[in-house]
Amino acid sequence: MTAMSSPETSTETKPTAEGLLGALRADGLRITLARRAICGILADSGEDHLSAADIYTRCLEATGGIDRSTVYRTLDELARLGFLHHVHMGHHAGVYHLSARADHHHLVCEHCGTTTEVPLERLASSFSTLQAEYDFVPNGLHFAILGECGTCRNGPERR
Amino acid sequence: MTAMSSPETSTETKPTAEGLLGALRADGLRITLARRAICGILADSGEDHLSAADIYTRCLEATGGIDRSTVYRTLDELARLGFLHHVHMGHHAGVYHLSARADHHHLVCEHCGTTTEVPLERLASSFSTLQAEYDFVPNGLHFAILGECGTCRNGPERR
DNA sequence: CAGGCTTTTGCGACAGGTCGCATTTGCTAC
DNA sequence: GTAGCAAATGCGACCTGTCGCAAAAGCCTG
Repeated sequence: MTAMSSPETSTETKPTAEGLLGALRADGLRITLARRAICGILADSGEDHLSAADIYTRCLEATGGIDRSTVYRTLDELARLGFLHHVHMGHHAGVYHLSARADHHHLVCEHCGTTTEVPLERLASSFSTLQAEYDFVPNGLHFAILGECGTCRNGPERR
Repeated sequence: MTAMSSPETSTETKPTAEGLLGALRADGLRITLARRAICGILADSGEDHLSAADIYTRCLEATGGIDRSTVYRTLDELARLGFLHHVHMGHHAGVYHLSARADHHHLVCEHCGTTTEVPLERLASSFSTLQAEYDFVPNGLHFAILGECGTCRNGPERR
């Protein structure tokens, strides 16, 4: 165990497994095998968008016997602490990524599944409209925007 | 909650069960007990946002023995023909509503679950940005916008 | 109105995700 | 070092949604 060493200053700081674990402990949560494995996987994967199934699979490899619900619960905990974002891509998916890289929306093509990232600022104006007129603060990071990409719209592959 | 938006779109006609069935038949699909029941339920419910489970339950009451997958398949068919929209509200839901009333986005509060409807025009500017800059045409009707409503943000009920 | 072909259905199974509950574990205090 | 308590885990069950497949319908033709 190391001393706390996670400066929240840099926007692109990638948390270490120890940092994540430390945050859990600081929140009064216990450090268990499952949590150790999951934090390690998250820290190693860096900036990938990991599906819960991916994380679960890697946990199994790492520990040999972790339950799906434990994985989900830990991921939830990390999301609650602000380290992860749970994003829903398309009709049925669900992807987690580290908050250090949660600076974008996702555009998902319903035809080909291609995902494009869009900086938050690009949608800021509409979002402030929602806030001003509806007193509603959107959490743009929690959902993907579905639609149709240019390739599918123009190409002969159209359904 | 604020008043609903202007009723300028009320010129939309609400499909009848016969109309829906006719469209199915016109598309080369067969008229079965299940489809008859589902179209009836949809037509009767009018402008409600029905969950697939709701529709399934009513089907059971109406016919006594329809399988879930049949309901989903029929709903899919209707959506493909443009009569229904399948909207994902929040993390796990899935709601269908008639296209005649599909003139709005949904704002869903992640804390209290309240749903607010927003006319399409309100988000048009950001959406045209996406189209212009990313060659991506969003299908705003297929997803809800998650966030936090004013009541939850200000009230003592905050989680 | 019966035959035959094709579409639908129902069933069973699966995938992703959630939840309640009894048991186990981590942590802390002694 | 260990006892005790609360927090996590694993398990089983459930829910929403999807899919393949054999059996059962619907529809068209003669």
